[in-house]
Amino acid sequence: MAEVVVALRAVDASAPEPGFLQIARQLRHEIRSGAYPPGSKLPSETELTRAFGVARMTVRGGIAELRSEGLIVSEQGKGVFVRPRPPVRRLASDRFARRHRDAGQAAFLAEASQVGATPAVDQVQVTSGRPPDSVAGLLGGVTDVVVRSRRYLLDGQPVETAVSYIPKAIAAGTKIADDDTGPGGIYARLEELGHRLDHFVEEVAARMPTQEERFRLQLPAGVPVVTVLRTAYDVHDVPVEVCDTVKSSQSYILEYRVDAT
Amino acid sequence: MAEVVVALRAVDASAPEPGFLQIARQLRHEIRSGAYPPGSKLPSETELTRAFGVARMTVRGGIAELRSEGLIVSEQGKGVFVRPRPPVRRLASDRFARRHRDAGQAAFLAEASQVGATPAVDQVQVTSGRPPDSVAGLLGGVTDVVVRSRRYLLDGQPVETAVSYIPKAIAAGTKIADDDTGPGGIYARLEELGHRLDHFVEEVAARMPTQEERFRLQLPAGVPVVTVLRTAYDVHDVPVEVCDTVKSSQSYILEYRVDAT
DNA sequence: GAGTGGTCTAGACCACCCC
DNA sequence: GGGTGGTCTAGACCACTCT
Repeated sequence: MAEVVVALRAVDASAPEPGFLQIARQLRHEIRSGAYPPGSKLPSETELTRAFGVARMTVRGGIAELRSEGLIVSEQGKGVFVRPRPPVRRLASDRFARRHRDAGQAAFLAEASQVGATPAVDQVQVTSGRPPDSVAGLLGGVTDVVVRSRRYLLDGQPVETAVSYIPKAIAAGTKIADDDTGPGGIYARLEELGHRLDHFVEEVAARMPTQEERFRLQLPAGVPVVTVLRTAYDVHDVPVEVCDTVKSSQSYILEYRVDAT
Repeated sequence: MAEVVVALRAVDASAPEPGFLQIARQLRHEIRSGAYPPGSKLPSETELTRAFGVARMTVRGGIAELRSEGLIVSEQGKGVFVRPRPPVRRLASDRFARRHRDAGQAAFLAEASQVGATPAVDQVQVTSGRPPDSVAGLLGGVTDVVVRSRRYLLDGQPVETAVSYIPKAIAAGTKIADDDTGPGGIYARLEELGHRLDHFVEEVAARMPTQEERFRLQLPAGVPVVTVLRTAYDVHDVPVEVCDTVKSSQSYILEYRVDAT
């Protein structure tokens, strides 16, 4: 492997900008300019300490800054690396089209097969109880629901968690309350039960993950999550399901079509 | 002001969990449980040093952790505060409906007036040149564009930046290339020019902001941005504009309607 | 002036990885 | 074993805010 040689200027202690930010700025610039491409290793803290002429804790301050920006990841015993960009899934606005359900594919599986990745679902939990108030509101005040929780993986990497809430009046005693919902997923079952789907409303937002989400999605520091709260309506405009998903922002671009009329 | 009294356990140096994470976990729990409501002040670093029985730098490690999670904000000379939740704008999926343009309101103004906030636009820059490759691709290979850059504010707080790219063949010599596009904004002008709009495609993603974005949107640490790349198509399916927006994730929930058919 | 957070030092010991 | 990052200490000085 060729050595990466980069000119780093010593920190100017008399400058108004703090030293650790000067360090972050210089390293950020080198990363952006391509001197350190994704996946490559930065100089060790010891080397940076020498190059910048500061104490190790100051170097670590600069590194912490870039880590919180999501630019780099640290690996104990190995080094600090420019964060490689994982493959991105593009969620098309037709991903809930009926033709996918009719083909026996739940939305997640349909998308995965399009990009040639191996999809998987684990941590499936089915319970029943009372939904959060916000969900109950979307369901028109229903407080008795079946709760389906699961995690989605692509090529073994967790990318998304999802919790579905379906009114018990609809789901009780059906495959929706089973661990395996069968081909086409929840939405195919709902249609079989006579709840012909008309449209979905998705509420999209972003935030930093909780500790638990960071663990479940195996997120490095500095990576936000995208949350999508989806409500499914049948042709009578009755909400039949709310699905609360948390996605790694590294793995997703959401695509929507909006009419101009 | 009543004193907030909270029981904090000293750090256990023999535990496998590092001290600064024990500190972060305890404080996070107190914040979540409501002991420290949004806007309230945490104990000073000196007090925390005493309560946890560790050096100040260890306390600061715990505080840095919560700051990177977006839970708290530090203010020099004043203290560390639980981050207050700013008002959220809900962007409805009909925000580009023609009736808003016909009423002489650009999308941003229409939304603001709905929530009773005072909208403003500043940092308007109009230039021309070559768009980024990704934008050129969306515009069908057009490389000669008018570039409109601006920043949106609500009640004086910046919430969003936007850069529009319009093919020069369409925009040159029109009000679209003026600083003030007039009532109804770019889209109203495009329709007057005969480019009747049919639909938009939006690509939504999230990431941590760059330094410059943090400054322009006045974002505290630990707050991601939501990016929306919108392409406007006319009734002949010709792309007539691409708009690249960067929004504070604190300020937005995006709402989309997706058909099930 | 007293109290707050912001920055920085010069060490130390540890856990982990690779040779 | 040698190099890496992870954690921690006990001080120091500074900039800022409030009274």
